[in-house]
Amino acid sequence: MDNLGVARILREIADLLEIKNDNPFKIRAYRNGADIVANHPHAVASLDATGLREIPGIGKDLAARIREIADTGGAEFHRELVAKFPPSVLDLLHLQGVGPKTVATLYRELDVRTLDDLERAAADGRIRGLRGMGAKKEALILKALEERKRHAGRHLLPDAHDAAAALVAFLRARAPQAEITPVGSLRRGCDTCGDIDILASGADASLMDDFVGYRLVERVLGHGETKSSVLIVDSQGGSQSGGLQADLRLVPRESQGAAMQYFTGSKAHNIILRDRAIGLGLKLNEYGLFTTADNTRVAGADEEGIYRALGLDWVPPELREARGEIEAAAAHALPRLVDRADLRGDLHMHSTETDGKDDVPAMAEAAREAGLEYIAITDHSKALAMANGLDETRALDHAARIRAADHASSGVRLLAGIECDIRADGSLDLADDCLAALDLVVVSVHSAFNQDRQQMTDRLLRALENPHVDILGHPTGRLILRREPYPFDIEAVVDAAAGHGVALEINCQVDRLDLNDIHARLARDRGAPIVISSDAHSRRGFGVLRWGVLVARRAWLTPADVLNTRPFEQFKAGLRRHRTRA
DNA sequence: GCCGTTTTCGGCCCGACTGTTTTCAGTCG
Repeated sequence: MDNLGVARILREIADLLEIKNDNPFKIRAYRNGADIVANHPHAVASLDATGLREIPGIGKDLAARIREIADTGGAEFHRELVAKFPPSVLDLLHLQGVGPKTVATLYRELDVRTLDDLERAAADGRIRGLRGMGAKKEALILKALEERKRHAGRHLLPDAHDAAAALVAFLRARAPQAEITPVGSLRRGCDTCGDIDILASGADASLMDDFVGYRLVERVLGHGETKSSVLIVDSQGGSQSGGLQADLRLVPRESQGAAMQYFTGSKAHNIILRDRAIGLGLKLNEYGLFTTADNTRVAGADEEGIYRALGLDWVPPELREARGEIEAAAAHALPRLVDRADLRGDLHMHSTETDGKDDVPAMAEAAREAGLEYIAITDHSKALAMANGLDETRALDHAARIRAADHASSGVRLLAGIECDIRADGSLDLADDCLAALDLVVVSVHSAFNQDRQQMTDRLLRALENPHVDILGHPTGRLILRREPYPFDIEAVVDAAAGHGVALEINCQVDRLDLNDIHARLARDRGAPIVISSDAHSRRGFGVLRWGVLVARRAWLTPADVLNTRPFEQFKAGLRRHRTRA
C-alpha cells in the first residue's frame, strides 16, 4: 500500500473518532499522523516499527497501526469504528456547517447514514425537531447539500493531474511507441476537472484492454476499439465524490494533432476554429483539416500545422477559451506567457513561528532548491489565535531573526514579512508602526465571511488604504468546490489596488487559486500589480507554484505582469512601500 | 495518541460567529 492509502485510513479513523466524540488530542494525533504519512518522502510501508517511531509525531501506537495497515491492508481499530458508524456518514462531515456532533446526532436520532437520508430528513422538516437544531440549521443543511450537488463529480485540477499522470505513465509503459497525452480541461489548466481525457496515437488496439485493466479502475463504463471510459478510485480520499471518470481515445498517428486540438477544446474555442475553417473552404474535425471540395488532407499530424493552415499562430492550451485568443493568434499578437521558470521570488509562506511545519532556515533551503532567489516569511498575525498568530512584539522579534538568517543564508534572500488579518471593520490586526518596521505586508481576510457586499467592499477598501500594505492575499476567499467567494465589488477593489500600488495575489494553494484566471486578467487590465505566491506551510510547499502559474497563463499574464519575476532589488523597488508617489 | 520531562503524568493553538439557547454548543479557521 502506498502512503496515500495508509494516510486515508488514518484520516478516516480520526473522522470517526471525532463523530464518536473521543479525546480531541487523540483525534489530532491521528490526523497529524495522516498528514505526516501522506507527505513522507519514502514509502512508510517499507519502514519497520523502529524506523516509523523515528518520525516525529509517530509514536508506539501509530507505528503499530501503520505496520498493520501496510501488512494487512487494513486495521482492526478502523474496522471496529466502521462497525459503530457506517463509513458513508463521513460524506456528511464534508458538508459546510455540518460537523461531527451534528453527524452523530443525525445518525443517532434519525438514522441518517447517507447524503440522501439527510436530504429526505431535511426536506421532511425532521431536523428542526432535534435538540439544538432549528429551522435555520435545516435550511443551512439543504443549502450545503445543494452546493455539493453543484460540485459533484468535479475534482481539483492537481488531484485530476496526479491521477492522470499515474495513468498516462502506466499506459506509456504498455505502449512505448505510442504518443500518449492528457487533453481536455486538464491540458487547458482549468481549476477543476470533470473527468480525465487521455489521447493515444500510434498505439495498438490492445491498449484499450490495458486501460480497462488498470489497477485503480473501479468500474468500466464503456469499452470499445477507439474509445473507453472507466471510473477510477480517487486516491485523494474522495473529498467531493467517489470516483473520477477517465476516457481514453485512440486515433491513427496521422490524426494526432487534429485529435489533440479537438479533444483539448474548449468547445467554444473549437467552434470558432471550425467556423474559420469553413470560411477558408476547409473542414476541421478530430481526424484532420480537409478541403471541402475534394476532402484532401491539409493538416492533422500536429497542432501547429492545423493552426498554421488556418492562418493562426499556435495557441497555448491555457488560452483556448474563446476569450480573444483567435483574434490575437491571427494578428500574431499572442502574449509570451509567464512560466514557472520565470518566478524568482515567493512572497507568502509560513514557518514554525505560527502554523508552518518547518523553520525559517529550512524554508530558505527548500526555496533555493525550488529555484527561487528570494522569499518573504509571512507568518500569521494575532487574530488567528488557532494558528498561534503573532502580536507586535513577537512579529518584530521574529523579523529580527529572519533578518539574521538572511545574513547567514547562502543564496536565497529573506524578507521579514507578515500575513496580517483584515479585521471585520477593515482595520488591520497589527499596529501601523509594527507594519512599517517589516519588509513586506500581506493582508488577508480570515474571518467574518458573511458580511454583505457593501460591508465587505468597504472593509477591503479600508484595508488597502493603509500605506503599509503591499499585497492583498487570496483576495476573494474562495475555496474551490467548497466555499463561494465572499461577495464584494471586485472592480472597486482592483481599481483601488491599482491606485495604491498594492499587488494582488494569485494564491497557489490547490483549493484556493485565488485570484482566479478571470479576475487576474481583470487586475492586469486595470493596472494592478500581481504576485504569484505559494502560501507554503512546509518545505514541501513550493510545488504548488506551478498551479498558480497556470492561473496566470490562463489570465494572459506575461512575466512583466508578475512582480515576483523581477530580480530581488527590482522587485523590492516595485513594492508599494518603496514606490515614490506619482 | 504524542511528547517531554521538572521522566510515567499533564499539556497539547483558541477566539469569533451562529443559532440555539436563557447561559451555551457546535462549527470554522
